[in-house]
Amino acid sequence: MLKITRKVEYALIALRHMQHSPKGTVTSAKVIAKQYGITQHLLAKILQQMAKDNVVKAIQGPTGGYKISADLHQISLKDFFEKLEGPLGLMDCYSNSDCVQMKSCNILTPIQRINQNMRDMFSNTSLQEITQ
Amino acid sequence: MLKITRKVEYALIALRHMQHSPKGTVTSAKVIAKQYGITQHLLAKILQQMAKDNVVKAIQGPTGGYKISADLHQISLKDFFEKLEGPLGLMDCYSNSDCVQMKSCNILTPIQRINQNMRDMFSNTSLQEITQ
DNA sequence: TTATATACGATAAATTTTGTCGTATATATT
DNA sequence: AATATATACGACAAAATTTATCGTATATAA
Repeated sequence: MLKITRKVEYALIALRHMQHSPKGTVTSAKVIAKQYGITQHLLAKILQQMAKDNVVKAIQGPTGGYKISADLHQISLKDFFEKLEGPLGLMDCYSNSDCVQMKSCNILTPIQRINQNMRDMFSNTSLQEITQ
Repeated sequence: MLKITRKVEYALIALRHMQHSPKGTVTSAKVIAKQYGITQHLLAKILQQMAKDNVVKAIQGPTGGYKISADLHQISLKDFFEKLEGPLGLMDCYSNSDCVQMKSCNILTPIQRINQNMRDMFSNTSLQEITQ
């Protein structure tokens, strides 16, 4: 339980691959997909999302591909996860308050304390620490 | 993302409810389910599982129900989560090594470091801290 | 004996995740 | 200019997981 999704997993794999590629070069989704056994089309979409999020830059056309455009030291794992998958929290009610059991729920407060610990942990870890 | 399941959520709600009930009393699944808007049958199953795990004790028959039988100080959130939902980890490969991408995976080591941090956090939190 | 509780397996519904398809657009190369 | 190869992006389908339901059996207090 408490697993990251493949989407996040693929994103991290791609970033790490690019970070270990010669500086200034560009890597296509196809190359990364093939090397790690990932569906090309799916990986492409994830890279496109990261491009929108300004984590990578996309270069179109043949010889095109992606390269890292952000300083990965400056992006926390928490922010990165949330860009890709939305709010990070043990329960929805941390970010979304439309739970009908909201007022009867007896674990809201204690869970939010643990929640904050978890968020802090991912806030204090940079993307760089994964991809370096 | 990184949410606990409703199963775990219901389990925690039930435990907290029982912990705040008069000492020595027994609470039925029905009462808890009604109070918190949880499906009765589903909650019963979860309580049954906790009974197998020796977290609660079940008393059958009318006037029956459940009561906490373990010392919640002695059970870590990690252990509790794993009893209910299986291995706790950001990626499966922490506990299950049948991933075909195992040898090509480039984020295995860094992820496992973060993973260990997360497991440590839940290991260092007792169930009591949620239910008190 | 009856009513009410747990016990537990099978199965269905709902939701989320993961993967596929098709088409459009950009651009290096020939 | 034509072509090949890359990204862009929405719609859709398949798969997996989570959540809920149903049915029946058993225990036991009243």
